[in-house]
Amino acid sequence: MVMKIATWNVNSLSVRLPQVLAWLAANPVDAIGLQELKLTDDKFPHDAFKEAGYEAVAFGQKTYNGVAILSRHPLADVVRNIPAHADEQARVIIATLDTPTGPLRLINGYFVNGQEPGSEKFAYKMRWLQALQDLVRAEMAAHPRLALVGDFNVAPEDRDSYDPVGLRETIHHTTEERNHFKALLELGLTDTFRMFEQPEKSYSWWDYRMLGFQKNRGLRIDHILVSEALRGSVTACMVDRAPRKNPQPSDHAPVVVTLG
DNA sequence: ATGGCGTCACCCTGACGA
Repeated sequence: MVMKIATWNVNSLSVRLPQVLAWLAANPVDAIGLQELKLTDDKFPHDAFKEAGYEAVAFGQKTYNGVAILSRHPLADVVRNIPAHADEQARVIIATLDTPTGPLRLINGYFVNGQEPGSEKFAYKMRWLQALQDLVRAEMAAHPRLALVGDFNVAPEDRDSYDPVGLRETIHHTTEERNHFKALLELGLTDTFRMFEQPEKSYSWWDYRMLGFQKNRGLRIDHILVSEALRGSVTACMVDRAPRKNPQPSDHAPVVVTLG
């Protein structure tokens, strides 16, 4: 049984809802993690997604952040944010998908941006990443079939950046951020995108400014990681650049993993 | 060094993103 799981930072669900619905209609997935909803839960469009065949759990807030999981399979055991890490910002939602091949634990995160190394926001990013790592470790112990998806706001390697030299040790590129990404891999997670040969200069985000997308000046910061128990069934992972070409696009493109 | 683009909130300029 083939399953697909996706992640997409939509940069305002209110603005992007028509594009999300159109993309789901053209690209049916079993589940998708959305980030940067920028709306409160009372405004979450449950009905529109239900009509499209998706049950949803959302964790939003006004103006900033906000995450949701949409699924064609029943959702259970929902966790919002990192329980051990008090946070005003809605950045994590976790649920178990009851799939025909068994339960699948899905962690969807909108990782902290961090602004600039040395800033207070960067320090918050480091604390948040450590807390997330601890949470993922515990979740993996309880749920062998687990996927961690989202906007990680980390370009793990030089090849994940359009200008690794010019941007060395700047935000998304610092050794500290990359070490946190590696620590997630060391928990037993695999970056599914790198399981396969990919086009050169594959990115998932492009700046709105300076014709970033047209010039393919981007970063690969949206990721899908899976546990050992799922790794063997992964048959593909790709970035779908098509929605980035839409009028009024999100600055991020969806990433999709296929489990055979 | 800054702004460049887009979104949101609130009152039109500023915060924030990446």
